[in-house]
Amino acid sequence: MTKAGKTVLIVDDEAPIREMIAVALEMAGYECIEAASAQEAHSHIVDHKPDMVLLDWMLPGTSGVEFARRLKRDDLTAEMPIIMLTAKGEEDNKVQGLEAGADDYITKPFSPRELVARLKAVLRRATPQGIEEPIEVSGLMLDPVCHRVTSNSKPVEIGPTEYRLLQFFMTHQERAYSRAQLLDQVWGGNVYVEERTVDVHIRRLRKALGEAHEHLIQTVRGTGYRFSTKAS
Amino acid sequence: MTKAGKTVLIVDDEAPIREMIAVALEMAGYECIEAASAQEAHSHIVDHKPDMVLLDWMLPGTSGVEFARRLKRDDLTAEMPIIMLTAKGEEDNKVQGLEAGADDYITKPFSPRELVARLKAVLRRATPQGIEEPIEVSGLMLDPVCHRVTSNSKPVEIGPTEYRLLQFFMTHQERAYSRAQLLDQVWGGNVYVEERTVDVHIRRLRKALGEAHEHLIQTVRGTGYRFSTKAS
DNA sequence: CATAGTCGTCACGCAAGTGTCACATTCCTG
DNA sequence: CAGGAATGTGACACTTGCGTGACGACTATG
Repeated sequence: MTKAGKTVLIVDDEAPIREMIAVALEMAGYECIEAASAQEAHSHIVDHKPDMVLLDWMLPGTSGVEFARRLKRDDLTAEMPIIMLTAKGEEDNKVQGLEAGADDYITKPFSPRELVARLKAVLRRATPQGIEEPIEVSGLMLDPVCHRVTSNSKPVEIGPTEYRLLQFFMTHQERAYSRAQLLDQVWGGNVYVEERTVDVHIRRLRKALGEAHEHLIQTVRGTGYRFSTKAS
Repeated sequence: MTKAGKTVLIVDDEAPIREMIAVALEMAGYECIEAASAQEAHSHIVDHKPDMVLLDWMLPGTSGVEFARRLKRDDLTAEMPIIMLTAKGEEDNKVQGLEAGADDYITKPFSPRELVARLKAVLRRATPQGIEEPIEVSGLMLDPVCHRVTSNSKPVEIGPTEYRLLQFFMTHQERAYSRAQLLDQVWGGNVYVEERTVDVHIRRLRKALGEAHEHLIQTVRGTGYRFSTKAS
């Protein structure tokens, strides 16, 4: 896999909770750094440049909200996504937290699955650079900004799922993916659908691309599919 | 089925529930072992080395959580994925269970479909496919990531079995293998096929490789075959 | 409430892949 | 140089995997 696991900074004053979260995230393939306070968190941010921050609402000294505000004010860290952790029953804090600049919030207790899912979602949303640029392959163009696909300058009508599928393929060319991997990457891990469903969407995508480009999506028999410009 | 099914250990004190789960999993192609208690589970783990554990929250004697903790503490079993089964409405258990090291949770009642799907997901994550580098031998290249074979940069069309055969040969060069060994390594152990079948696939592989590279697969008369760059 | 669009699932059929056989060919041995 | 054993080779029936159209559930939209 080309993407080295993203780094997540966990800020919480309770060590067991930090540990618990760290274990869950590491199992999902993330790197974890832990911090018990805002000060500690800040120095870690400078040192390790994490890709995002998991921030507990309650912190000794500087509170989580305040810390989030500070991060968002600083240009260096303004782009860094933040997920806030709040205890149950402090629902009202949601508004305050989001106002402070948090990208999402999770109320304890939460399942590891939920945590990882939302973390993934936030990270996906918060990686604008690179994905913004249109991708073009032999006359087939996908423009993420306009959310539009054109085949030889003619618009291609596809549903959201086919769009994500195509985007994934175009950003991961030449490599063969199993149906399970595609479900993970395109459908998003925590959703449960039949593997053969992938086939149907491949079919729809090929149909939409038309004769001009359907050959770019190749069947790897017994394995899965592949997006490639080279002939199979 | 050619693919060796993973083995799942089901730990639950209620026999009907175990049975139900086992049926669902076996239909999905998994091997099942059942245990009614932590003790029984432990001996099964030692004996059968299952690929993962389905663990009921409530167990007589040693509870499920406790058992999970024990498994995670032992180096031998720390890597083994655990899915916890919890009764409905005990959401708080999630946190406790995660602390114990469970990889996922399923709350009863659940559909077989969901069970299988999540099980698959957990197993997938727990089996990180190593970084596979392309192998190249005098113009013949096999790229496991792209699942593609090229002979002097020209694509080679081969079926799944020939692909596995070639991959095995290229990762085990210069050594002679008997037909029985090849059946074990490439076909996967417990399948019964005629030894002469290997000959046929060797033939198909040679044909696919073409004159440029068919000589790499050498016949060792009275023994089997060998993949070698040196002339025989 | 009606309509259109999308999604996941299923059932059917075709085509690729697989294992086995029969026969041809090669190789070794006496 | 015969004869048998081991391997090469083409053909065949059977199995498996994938393409494909259809359908019901769901959602958003007017």
